[in-house]
Formats: sequence, structure tokens, C-alpha cells
Amino acid sequence: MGRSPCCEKAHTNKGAWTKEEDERLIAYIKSHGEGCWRSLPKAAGLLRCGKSCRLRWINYLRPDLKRGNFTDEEDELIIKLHSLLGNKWSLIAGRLPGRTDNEIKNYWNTHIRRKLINRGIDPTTHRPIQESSSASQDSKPIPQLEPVTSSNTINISFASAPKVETFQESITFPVKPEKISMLTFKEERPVEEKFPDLNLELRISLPDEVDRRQGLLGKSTTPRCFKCSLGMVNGMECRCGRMRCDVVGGSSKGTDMTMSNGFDFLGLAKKETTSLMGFRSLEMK
DNA sequence: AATGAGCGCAACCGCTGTTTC
DNA sequence: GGAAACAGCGGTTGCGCTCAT
Repeated sequence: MGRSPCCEKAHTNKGAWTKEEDERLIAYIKSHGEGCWRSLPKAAGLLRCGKSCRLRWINYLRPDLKRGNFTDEEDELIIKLHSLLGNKWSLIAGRLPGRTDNEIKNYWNTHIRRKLINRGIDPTTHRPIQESSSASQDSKPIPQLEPVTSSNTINISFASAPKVETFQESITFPVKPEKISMLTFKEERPVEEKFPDLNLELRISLPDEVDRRQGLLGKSTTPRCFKCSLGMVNGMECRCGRMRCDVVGGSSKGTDMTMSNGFDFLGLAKKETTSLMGFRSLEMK
């Protein structure tokens, strides 16, 4: 048997939160900290589902939320990250301190989509609308995950514009071969880049793997962290030029932001409880 | 002033991977 | 090892507000 149900759904409030409920939740989390959402409502004296409490705290009550209008810089960053990640709002939010995934999702749907359409850009494919509609009938969001091949190779393609260069990066993982032995990231991008300031290099590997590979290739041993190569730390430009940023606790979700050898590719490290490097986070719908 | 359309956003729903029993 | 709950995510809904008619 599993566990008992998290809450009695028949006896929980729904709809908008009252000020009193907010105050109770804030007071409880201030004294006990986040986590254990299952037992929180009862302990805090709230007639709410734990899931609802978590959502309320994360999206509205957390003290580190920025609130207010999005800046033009944030707009552009969201557009760039969306072109890279698709509708992975939590990953995008991880790069915008003080913003929540729900907030960014809403902002995208209400403002940025329209903004891109007005610019003549398809908000789904990030390509000119005419080209986008004629070039891809299926017009799936990019990037997309191609099926796993028999050789355990996974290809992730970024866009499929008419003229593309193809970049490939192969990474080996010390995991069971029947699970996955090698990832090949094939990045195709237009020769004329839309975002010349955005480094799209994908570098995913375990820390020792990068060192080994660089040794084999006789490259310099001063690689830059992924966030540096992406050009940002906590949403700001990063100039550290080091392998590790050691910026801790900068994430809006309180994630350890320590970077090492590109291991924390777009926030993958935070999910690492298995040997597959939070692979789920790379899948694109 | 009434009302209907459009918009923005908080909250809910349903799904998936992980964890616990 | 399997079943069930947890935690988290993305999609969707519904309510309240604004504005045009």
C-alpha cells in the first residue's frame, strides 16, 4: 500500500485566497520554512490542498518575487530563451530572478505572442510568419526531440530553416549501456543568426568527462561555465570567465546555482537524483 | 448608464516522474 | 517490486477589470 491521501478534497476551500489565508500561510512558512506541502495546510490551520498552498506561495507570496512590469531586457531574454527551450516555463523562469513560471507563461500568452506576431514572427517557431507557414506544415515547437535510435543516440534539432549549419556535440555518460550510452546533440541554426549575442553552444557532460575530453583534444583547460557562455548570471551579464561561477541561491526557486563544467545546462542540475542528468528537462514537446 | 467584448492574471486541472510504503 | 501519493510542470479556465459602443 502507498501513503494516505494528502488532503480531504471535500473539506478544502477553492478559488481566490483571502488575506487571512495568505497571512496564515506566510506566518507558517516564515517559522517552519518551505516544504512538506502535504502536512502544511493542517499545521497552518488552512482549509486548502497542499498543492494549492504551494502554488500560492510560489506564484504570489514569496518575498523574493519582483512583481511589476517586465522590462524590455526581460522581454528579449524571454523571447531568446523561448526560442531555445520552447514552453519550458520553469526553465525560463530559472533564468529570470524574481519571476515565476506562471507569471512568464501568462506574460508570454498575453503580451509577447502579440508582440512577435506584430513583428511578423511566428511565436511558436520564432521564424518569419510566411516562411514558417510554408516551410513547415507540421510546425512543431522547436527544439524537438527526435526518436531514440537503435544506437542509443538522441538528436535534438534546433529549428530547420532552409539554410542551416549543423553543429554536433557527442557526450558519453557513465551509465548502463542499455539505458543510454551517448547523446548526440545536433544543433541546426540559420547561418544568419537572429540572436548573435546568444551563444547556443550545447555542452552537456559530467564534470570529469569535460576535463578528460579537453585533455584528449589538447585544448586549453580554462573552460567557461555554461551560464557565462550564455552570457548571464542571475539574469545579468556574466564576465567571470571562470569554470565555476559559484553563485549560490540566485535562482528564483532557491536552487543552488553553482555551475561546474557546463553540468547545469539550463538548470538540469537541480533535478539530479538519477544518473541520467535530468534528461526529462531536455525533452521538447 | 447599461452592456458586451476583450484582456490580464490567479488559480485549477491533469499529467508525468519521483518517492514512499 | 508494485501500488499509491507527492511534487512539480504546462495547459486551461474563470473571474474581475477596462474600454468601446
